Amino acid sequence: MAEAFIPSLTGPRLRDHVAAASESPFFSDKEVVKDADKHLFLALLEGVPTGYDGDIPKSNVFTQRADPTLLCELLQKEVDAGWLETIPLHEAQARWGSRLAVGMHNGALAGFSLDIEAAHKTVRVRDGTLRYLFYRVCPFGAVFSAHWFQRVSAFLIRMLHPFLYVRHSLFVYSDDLLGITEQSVLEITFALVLAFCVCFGYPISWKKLQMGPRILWIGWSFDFGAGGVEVPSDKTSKLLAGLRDILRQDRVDKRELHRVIGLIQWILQLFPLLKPWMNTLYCDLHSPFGTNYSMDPGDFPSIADFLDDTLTFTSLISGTAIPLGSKLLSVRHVDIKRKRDLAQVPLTSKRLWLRVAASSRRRLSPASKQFLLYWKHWAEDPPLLRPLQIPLASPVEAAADAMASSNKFAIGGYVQMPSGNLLWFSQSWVMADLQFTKLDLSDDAQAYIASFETLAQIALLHCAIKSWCDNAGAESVSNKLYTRKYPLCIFAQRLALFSAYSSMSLDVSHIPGEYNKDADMLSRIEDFSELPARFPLNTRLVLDLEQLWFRRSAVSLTPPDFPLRWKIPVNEFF
DNA sequence: CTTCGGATACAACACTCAGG
DNA sequence: CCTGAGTGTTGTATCCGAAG
Repeated sequence: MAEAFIPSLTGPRLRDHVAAASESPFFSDKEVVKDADKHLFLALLEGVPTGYDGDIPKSNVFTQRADPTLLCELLQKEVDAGWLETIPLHEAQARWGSRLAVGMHNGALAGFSLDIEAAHKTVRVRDGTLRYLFYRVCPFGAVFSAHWFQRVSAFLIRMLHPFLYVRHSLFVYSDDLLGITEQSVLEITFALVLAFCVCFGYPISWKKLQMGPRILWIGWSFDFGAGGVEVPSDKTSKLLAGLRDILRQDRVDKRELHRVIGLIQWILQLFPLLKPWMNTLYCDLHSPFGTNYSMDPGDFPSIADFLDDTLTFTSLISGTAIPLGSKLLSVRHVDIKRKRDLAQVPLTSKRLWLRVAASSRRRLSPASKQFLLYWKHWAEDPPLLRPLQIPLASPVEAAADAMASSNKFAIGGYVQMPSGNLLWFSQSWVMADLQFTKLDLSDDAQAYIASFETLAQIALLHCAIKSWCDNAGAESVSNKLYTRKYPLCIFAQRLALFSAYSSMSLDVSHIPGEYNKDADMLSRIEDFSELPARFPLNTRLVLDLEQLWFRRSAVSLTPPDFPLRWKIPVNEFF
């Protein structure tokens, strides 16, 4: 049957059948599904084994793949014989233009999605294999349930691919199926999928069907028309509500803060480069603010009885207002880390003061507040579309470096495009120029050299935007941006923000000194007349510190004195 | 330094219980 | 009587802090 779905295979057979004007049916009774997972249907008919006795048969899906080394060898043979050649995509596009089939699609894309009703429970469990549970079907949660349902949906996908034949993509997450096709064949494709599901007895949750350019799938809003994915509005408003609660007062409930952090963490899956911003929130979450409580010195020796090993008050002490569940931080300015530290507290006849951490309330730092305020703006703005296209590694050659001495710092670097275009920058400032950031830095520039290197990378992105926009590299850089070291974390945040909004990322790697010579030279040079010919003055990008910092796109007016009737919008936070 | 546990968020669904 | 909130199960992700 699966074979019969593939027009290329059945084509000749069907033609012969028609030509012979045969009276016998085209499909014979013996024609069954030919699929790698040959145990699947037998297991489904009998009831699936749960795996408690290691009795789950292999699906054979992953074992029949071609040997990758052999494949490479075969390919190499063809290349060596001159039958094949490797051409970069941009070169191929230049050579063949619109006749190139790779990466082309003719019309707008759209998607469809369906949901399988009580998905796991569609799989029957073999009798007698469950000793303690008496489910007759796979319940949600059991490991084998997920296994069997994945296997069933994988079968569906495998069968649908040859069946649909016309260009499409299919994705399945648990029981949610997502398909993408060109808009012109959307309805017919979806209808075929639904018919197929009915034939194979996949119960469909009819009320949850979706079709069109926008699909809500596994918590994200996909827009295939625009080629992007965004956070759905219900999550945005949920975030907004949470933020309003938190930003209303100085002190916030730990649970509430944690909830918002979790939600932001979820959203950040789309913008992983913004993750460095989370550090101040986590700092606040884990630093409970202390309150001082006084205590009669006579009660102090028995205080250990009221505490558990984590120094949390488990019972109320009469004569004090220490709330249950709060944690002891210090007594008489002696830090208490464990119970035996209590012996270090000097005993006098005076009333003593205990610093106690409120267990459930937190104070938001100014940095956290600013970050949350940013999210408020983010949630109020129209949703930010994240491109679905796989980022291309670009052949851009770029390097940046920084220099610092006494109260001066400088950055330099260049971006060399594949087209040969070159942009470079070389700019120096003094520490006082950074005053607008309100970072409260000392005048010793050398102390912040790592920060200036990050600034140089920001400039690099700025440079690249000026000349050419593209996605580059992986998200690996996001991990390197995790730092709590001040003020490096602030610079890293700036870089992250820049990167997230431009959909452009740097695969930052440390370049050995000799390759970095140019960048190093550009960061140190003072007299531009000594520049090598490689860096002509007319390709220099003049940078403005505030513009770099605030990610402001420089708006230029032509003619320069043109009277604007409105103010150029400026994001006051970032 | 690594591993684990305990938190949060999200995905799914069914059940219980309180309140209008 | 219906609705919404909360509970439980699995998986993914994140973080911190404790233990080895």
